[in-house]
Amino acid sequence: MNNKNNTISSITYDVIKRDIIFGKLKPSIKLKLDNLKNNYNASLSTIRETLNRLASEGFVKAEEQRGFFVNDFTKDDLIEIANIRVLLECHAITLSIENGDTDWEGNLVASHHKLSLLEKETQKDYKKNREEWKKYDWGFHLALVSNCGSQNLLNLHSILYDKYIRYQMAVTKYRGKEAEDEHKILFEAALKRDTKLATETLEKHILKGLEHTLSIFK
Amino acid sequence: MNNKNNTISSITYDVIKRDIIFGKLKPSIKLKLDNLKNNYNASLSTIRETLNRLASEGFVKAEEQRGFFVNDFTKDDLIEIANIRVLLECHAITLSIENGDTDWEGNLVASHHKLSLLEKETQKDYKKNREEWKKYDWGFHLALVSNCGSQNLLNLHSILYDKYIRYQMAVTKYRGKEAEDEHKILFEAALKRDTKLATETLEKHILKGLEHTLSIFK
DNA sequence: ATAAAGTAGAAAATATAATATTTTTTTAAA
DNA sequence: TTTAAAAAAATATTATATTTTCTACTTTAT
Repeated sequence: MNNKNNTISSITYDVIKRDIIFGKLKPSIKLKLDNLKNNYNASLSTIRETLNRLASEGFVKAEEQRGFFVNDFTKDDLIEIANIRVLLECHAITLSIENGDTDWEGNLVASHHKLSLLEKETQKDYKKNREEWKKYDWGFHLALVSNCGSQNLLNLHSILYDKYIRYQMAVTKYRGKEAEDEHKILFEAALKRDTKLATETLEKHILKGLEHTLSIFK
Repeated sequence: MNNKNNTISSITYDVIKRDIIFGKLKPSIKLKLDNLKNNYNASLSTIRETLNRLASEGFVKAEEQRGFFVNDFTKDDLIEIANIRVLLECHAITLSIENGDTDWEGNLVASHHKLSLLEKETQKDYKKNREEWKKYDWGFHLALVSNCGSQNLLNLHSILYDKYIRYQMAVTKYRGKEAEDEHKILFEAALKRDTKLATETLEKHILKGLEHTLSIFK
């Protein structure tokens, strides 16, 4: 998730962020400092540091003198996030394909292979394999954009991906075959350096996922 | 800059961020906790909270167990930032024009008027009026995108604008007439709901500014 | 009787200071 | 140049004070 896990602060950050993304800390709930302090075995200052970071990334909402809350789920927020993800990821994949070298290709092949293997497992028991699936899905999408040459873009993209996926993790049903096919087309388009097909498929992939996830609000 | 200035924490955040943007805290320098504590009259914990926020926005670089540093100036970083700003702001202005109502128009007229008045002053003494100029330039660019309907997009855009402008604030020469003309064309295009002209002008505006700012690296 | 306004006490956030530990950096010696 | 000791600085916690917000209760007015 982050760089290295040397300090208590960075461990706490990783764990709380993960718990928000996977819904262990539910949307809208209040993050009482005293509770977190006990549950995550860190001091008040450390907890506050962590929450401030998460707040500026938009996973947590900080209300001055009222405390911290896990960011709400709202339909509009999800739609906004999906659209920004499309914008950033399509831009990044375009640059990535332009710059693509053999290392990039190799990494892409590997990450798609691992993802497609796991997708078979995931079909069987989504709830159990959600966390693993997210790791490999991210691995693939990161491989796609990793050659874009812009660290700033990669940083933004990674936050938007996590925000998007937090919503998806709240849906109990796996999207399945359809998403797997999109991954395959996307993969092959990127290898063939077909930017147009890649971006079109990627946009479709994200927006289909959005549609699927919108079921939370029905 | 931020919401309200109620807590020491948020005041400290605003002041340190401003000092980074306007170069009072210079690129690459180490932000020693003890110094900051004394210079900004806040406790260690408060300073650390602030720096963690600024680090996750990318104004400060946090190196685990080595401390915090003002983010470097590099040519590549500036180019990346400018390009992401183009991507986000052009997207946002397109949405904004689509949704544009009379309130938006009114606000746009007002902010462009105020900016163009100040631009005359700025010509005379850029160094003196830099801070004011930045305020009104931001006011105008914000007015342009404010109707895009996406809070997530506005949040991202505001950070990218500040990162872009930090570099520009380091250039002693004012870009002048050329930038003013671009503002005027942009303003009129937005009023006429001419999305194509608006986005083209905006892109040109940002990239010309980039070129001007790149002089730092020569 | 009911709704609004006020109030006291509890709970929680904010903020600092003192201090201990660990890591990094600097300085000096081999 | 390497190594060892000392200093500096970051990390982390705890205790504590202050302020603000929240909650439950009481008073007041319609």
